[in-house]
Formats: sequence, structure tokens, C-alpha cells
Amino acid sequence: SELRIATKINTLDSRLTDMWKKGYLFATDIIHAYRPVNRKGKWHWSKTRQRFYMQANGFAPVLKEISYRTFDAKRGREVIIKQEILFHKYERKKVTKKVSVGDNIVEAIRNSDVALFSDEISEKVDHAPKKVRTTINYLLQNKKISKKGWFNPNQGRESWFKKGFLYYVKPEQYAKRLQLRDVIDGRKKDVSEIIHLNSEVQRRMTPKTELFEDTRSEDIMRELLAVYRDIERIEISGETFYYIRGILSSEEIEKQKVYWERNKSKKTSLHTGLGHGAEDFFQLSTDAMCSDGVFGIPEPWWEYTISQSGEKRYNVRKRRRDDPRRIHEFDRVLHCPLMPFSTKNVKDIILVFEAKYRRRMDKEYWDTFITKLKNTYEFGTNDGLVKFNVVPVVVLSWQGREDITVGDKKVSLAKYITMQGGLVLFLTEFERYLKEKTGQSIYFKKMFKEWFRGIREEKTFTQYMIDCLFGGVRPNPGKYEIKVVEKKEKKTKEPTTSIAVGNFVQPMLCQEYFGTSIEKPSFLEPKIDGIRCQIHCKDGEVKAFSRRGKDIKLKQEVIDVLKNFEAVFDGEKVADTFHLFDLLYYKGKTVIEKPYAHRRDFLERVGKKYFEGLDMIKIVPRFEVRDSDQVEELMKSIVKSGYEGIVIKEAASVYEAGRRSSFWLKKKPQRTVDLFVVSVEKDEKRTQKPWVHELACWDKGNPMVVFKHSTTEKHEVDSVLELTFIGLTKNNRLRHIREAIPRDDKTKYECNSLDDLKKIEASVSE
DNA sequence: TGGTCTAAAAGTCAAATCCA
DNA sequence: TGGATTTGACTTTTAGACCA
Repeated sequence: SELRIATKINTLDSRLTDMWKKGYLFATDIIHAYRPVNRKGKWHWSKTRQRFYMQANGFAPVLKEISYRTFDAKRGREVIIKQEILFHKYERKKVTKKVSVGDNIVEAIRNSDVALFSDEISEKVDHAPKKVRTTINYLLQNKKISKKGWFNPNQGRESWFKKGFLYYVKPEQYAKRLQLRDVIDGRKKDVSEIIHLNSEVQRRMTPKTELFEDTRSEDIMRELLAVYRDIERIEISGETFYYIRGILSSEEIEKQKVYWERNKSKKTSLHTGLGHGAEDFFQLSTDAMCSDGVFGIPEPWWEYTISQSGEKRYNVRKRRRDDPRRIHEFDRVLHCPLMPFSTKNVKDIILVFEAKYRRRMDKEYWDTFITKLKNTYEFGTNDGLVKFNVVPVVVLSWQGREDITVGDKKVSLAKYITMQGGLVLFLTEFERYLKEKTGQSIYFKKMFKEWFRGIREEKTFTQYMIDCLFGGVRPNPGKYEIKVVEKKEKKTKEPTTSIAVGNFVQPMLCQEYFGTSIEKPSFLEPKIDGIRCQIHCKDGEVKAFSRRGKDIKLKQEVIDVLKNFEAVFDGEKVADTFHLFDLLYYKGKTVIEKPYAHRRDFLERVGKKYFEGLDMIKIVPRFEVRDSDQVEELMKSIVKSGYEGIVIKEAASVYEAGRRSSFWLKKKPQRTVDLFVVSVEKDEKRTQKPWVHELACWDKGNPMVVFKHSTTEKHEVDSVLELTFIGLTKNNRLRHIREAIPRDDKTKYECNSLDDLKKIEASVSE
């Protein structure tokens, strides 16, 4: 451009190129720079390419400093760049296509026989794993490669292997990789290898009992069957066997089937079946006693969970104290609520049942049962004792001999258990009760054997018992049962007591305010819609952190104001303005343990002295509040003046760093609730024929329909919709909904409960 | 480990331009 | 008019921050 101005030649470009080509000039490679361009009357920065030229000086390239103007987008202003650059003679462009990381990855996968995990890919292409992962993502998006994990029936969706997803170009690669049997690790890998070896080398099916002794077998096998599709599962006389399809011939399988049917499975399966049957038997009897009113405790309830197949599962699993990843299983757990003083004061007596029919019930087994109880959070105390309200109950089928030595006496197992504070029930006691009730003689084992021989294919033993004993009607069907949802462990944090300037402190957070009455002296602040910001100042340095401790950039003007302080402020940043609402540290002292009112007074004094009249730094106003009516009033006016909502802070409260504390309560005016779809139907009567969705919230663990939502678009059952909440009618129906937003990120189990809705209603002002 | 989002760099394409 | 080069608009790819 300089030459063009100097020579006034318009067609300079091609002449220069020509001279360069002929060897009179040297030129640089193309430099990308921005220059101002006027387009349609508006100036803006446009990207250009430029070369620099110099007079040719022999043949060797020359290193020379150049300078040019461009626009620095990061800093947002014009800059002058100085750099040393090579001037060289003209060379015909070599058409060498650079191979990109993406191409490398696709090539690596294509050249591999089998599908690859991402870390294997990164090893092959020799790039950092993180770089490879982002590139893989890009390639997936553009459908240049595909990925696959395994379908996890447990969660009902695809999940990844322990090493991640498998990436491939051709589907055969995925199938071939699975045949290598190296995508699953640990115990599961061993199991799959045993099955494989037994099939291939010993040419036999593998019984489940050979693979597992504990209860985790179902999980492991579910995953293996889902991933390795060539593992076949077969049931022979109640026993489960596994083999690899395509390795054993059909004759071999038939032969072994006959063998197992004849020999082994009958006895074991009879005995395990008897065990489970006994559990059902005493449970049904107890239910019958409850409905007859002879059980003695008015409203006991069985603990249960819902299994994958949607059935109730009364075998209760509890997390172990010594290793929370593992569980203990208990046969039945019965809760007996007692109300000694009032219905509000409910005490729970928990009966934990262990039922044994024949198999291994001895002193040692009782001891392990008690150890199991001590070793769960629900039944054990922190000191590793059984909780006082937990009663271990053992259901036995036989009296037993007096073969246990206690001191100088010999006692029976039942006596031994009772001596230790346990409770022993005999199956015969249940049988006697049922005999009185039905008038016919009932023997559990006889009943089981009849079912086992005869009609076991058609119905379960439980149903058979219900038919025999209660004429097909289950006593107390689900009346006294409560589904137990596993609680998540709470993380405990060490409270912060002292603050070092420059070290980020986890900010204190608010809980929701539901319009509860205000009992202690409190203050109300407008809630500012910005970025949480913690400002540290000391020795002329000023630093600001976001809510998660990331650095926030500060303007020089702000730094100039704050640099002489030695303090830590808490506040909210909106655009370039800082709204301060708390003080955590001042002149060498941590003040978070001082009451809120003191901290605020101090902050306001500082604000008045140093920040008055500043646009950059402001102190958030506060109002004293005495009751909830006053809060409502203030809320209205504050929201009107454009704030997001309000925060109520207890005057005497300390600053609880990192906690979502109940000392600070926030409230926003508009509320939403999450409901899930229970049913979808097309309304044929209406002209537009919309889909009518029944939406429900939870009510004591059961879905309860609170709204019918009709739209032209269909939402699937169990999907979650977010509705704007205005109120509830007398029949617990939602009122006046404007729109429903699908929430794909939520599951129905995260939806609101009826109690939530009532609380929200109480807090929404009319 | 999985993923999303954004900015910027790198690359592509075809029209415009220039010259002989 | 043909070939070389420039140019601007556009697309593709990479880097890096952030999140669960």
C-alpha cells in the first residue's frame, strides 16, 4: 500500500508479483492482518492478506524486521506489530497438503481392525488425549466416525465402558472389538473369561453357582449379557447356566441339558425356593394378622424398593458402614411406628427379619447377622453398636438341639438368640395362626412341595399361597408399605474460621424463603442479578474472584479506589459496577464471626467514607423487617424497581463460608414447578385434536395428577415439563398455566412433590 | 472419563483483477 | 482471452475454558 501511494500505479499487485517472480524482489509469506474498511457507510475491521517486498539480495533469504498495524480482537484496539520475518525469492507453491489431527484420527481408526477407545487413539496419532477428545467430538458431530458404548438395561440407556466409548468407522470394527473381550475389566472380565474357557476348552455350560457366591451376580451378568451378545443364558430346573453361542454345538447343549435336569438342579433349587417361600409365608401371615387386628401394632409397614422389572422387592439392601460401595442384604424389614404421646411424636421400632429354612442357621450365622446390622448406617450407631430401636428377628423352621455352651449350661439356638436380645419366631406359629383363621390344617412345606411339583410354571409361589390361604385376595394389599428411597450422603465441610487476603473463600449461599414467619430481627436486601464477586485488597493489590473462585478482571479505576484497603468484600458485579453487601476481613482481622448487623454497619461506614458518589462501587441498601407481611410489601416495591428478588438476612448471624445457610433466605417472585407426564391421549372430540397430557407431582411416593395439559405437540410418558406456578385450587389442581417447557435434563424422580407445591403456593403473593 | 460452547486460526472457493 | 494472483466471504478445524 505504501508503494501504491508512492508510485500511483493502480495495478501494482501483479507487477510486484511479476518482479518477484523474475527475481528482482524478495517477498515475505502472506501476513494476515486487519485493516479498516468502509462498507455501506460504516467502518469496520476487515481481514486482509499482505506481503512485504524488498529488493532482491542474492539468493539467500533475508531476516528482517517489519512493522504493521492491525486490530487486536482480544484487547479490542488497534495495535502495531513488530516482528522479524523471512524475505525470500519466489518459489512455485508446493502443493503439500497438511494432514490434520482429525484426518490422522480417522485414518488411525480406519486402519485398525477393531474399534478403539479414545486413549488408544491418542496413543496411535501421538497427540495429547485432551486434544484428541475434542477432535473426536468434532468428527462425531460431522459423522466422520461413530461411537458406541453398551446398552445398560439397568438405566435404560446407553452407557460407556470403563475405558469410555468405542470409536469406529465400520460397524464390523465394533463387533470385532467385543470379540476380543477386553472392554470389561476386573471381576466381570474374569467371569466372562471363565464362561468362554469352559465353552471353548472344556466344552461345557457354566452353572451360575460356579461363578458367584454373593448377591451381586445379577448386576454383573446383566452387563455381560448386554455387552457380549454371544453369551447365552439358559434355565434348567431353576438353575441358571451360561455358554457362548456358536462354540457349543446344539447336540452338546442338549446332552448337558439332560444331564443337569436329571442330576443336580432339583435339590438345590428346591431348597433355595423353600427359603424364599418361607420369607413370603411369614410376611403374608403377618399381613393377615395386621388386617385381622391381632398383630398388636396398629400400622406397621414393610420396607421395599422397586426392582428393574417394576415389581416390589422386599429384600432390603443397606449400605455398609465399612465400605459404602458395598451393601448388606436383609430378608425383610418391618417398621412399627409407635405414637406414645401424640401422633406428631412418632417413634419407630424396626424389626429386621432373617428367615432360614433348614440351611445353615447356627450360632456363627447369628453372630454374622448381628455384625451385618452393626455395619449399616440405618441399623448401627456411630460406635458400631446395634441401634436401640432395632430388633433382630430370626424366623426358624425347627426347634434345634441344645448344643451351644453358655457358661456351664447348654442351650438351644433359639434360647441363645433370645439371651442376646433377639427375637425368635417359628414358622409353626404362623402355621397355627393360619389354621385357626382358615379352619384347615396348613403346612408350609407341604404347600410348597405341591406348588413345586404341580403348577409352578403358571404362577409364582406367593400368588399360589394367596389363592390357597386367602381366596386370592392379598391381605393388606400394600396398605402398610412404604417405598424407601436411598438417601445421598451429605458431605461435611470444615467451617472456615480465618481468612487470608488473596485466598478465595467459598461464598455463603442462600436457602429458599417460603414465607415463613420472621421471628428473629432480620434485614432485607434486594437480590442483585449479576455475578457473585469477592474482592480481596492488600498492599496495593486488588483481586476479584467469582462464585467458584475464578479470577474476575477489574478496571483500573476500581483498583485505584480499592488498592489502599486491607479488606475482603463480598458482593455482586453487574456490568462494571460492584454492589457490595458484606465484609469478611478488615485491617488484619477476620470478621466473619461477627454478627451480620455489625459487619453491615461497618461496611456502610466504610462506604460512606470512601465510595460515596462513585459509579463503580456501591453498597447494597438494606431494610429492617419484623414480620412476613412487611417482607411481602417490600418485595413488591423492590421487584417493581427492577431487582431480581430479595434476600432476608438474620441480624445476629455469622458468615457461614461455603454453606447454603438458613441465615440467608432468598425469594424470587415468579416460580416454576416440575411435573411429569403420566398419560398421553389424543382428544378426538376437539377440532384441533390436541394431545392431552396428565401431569403429576409426587404425593408420598405416588404420582398425583394435578394438571391436564393439552398441546399440539406430544410429550412422552415420564418426560418432565416445567410449568409456571400461579396457585392451587381447592382440589389440588394447578391454576392458570401459560406455557409448559419440556425439561429433557430432568427425570421424573426429580419432580416436585405436593408438599412443595403447597409451600410454593404459600410463598407466591397474589 | 464424558461433554458443550466460543473464538480464532487455517483452509477453501470463486469472483475479481491484472497483464501480456 | 488465458493464466496467475488477489481478495472477500465462507467453512472447517483447533484450542481452550468450562461443566458433570
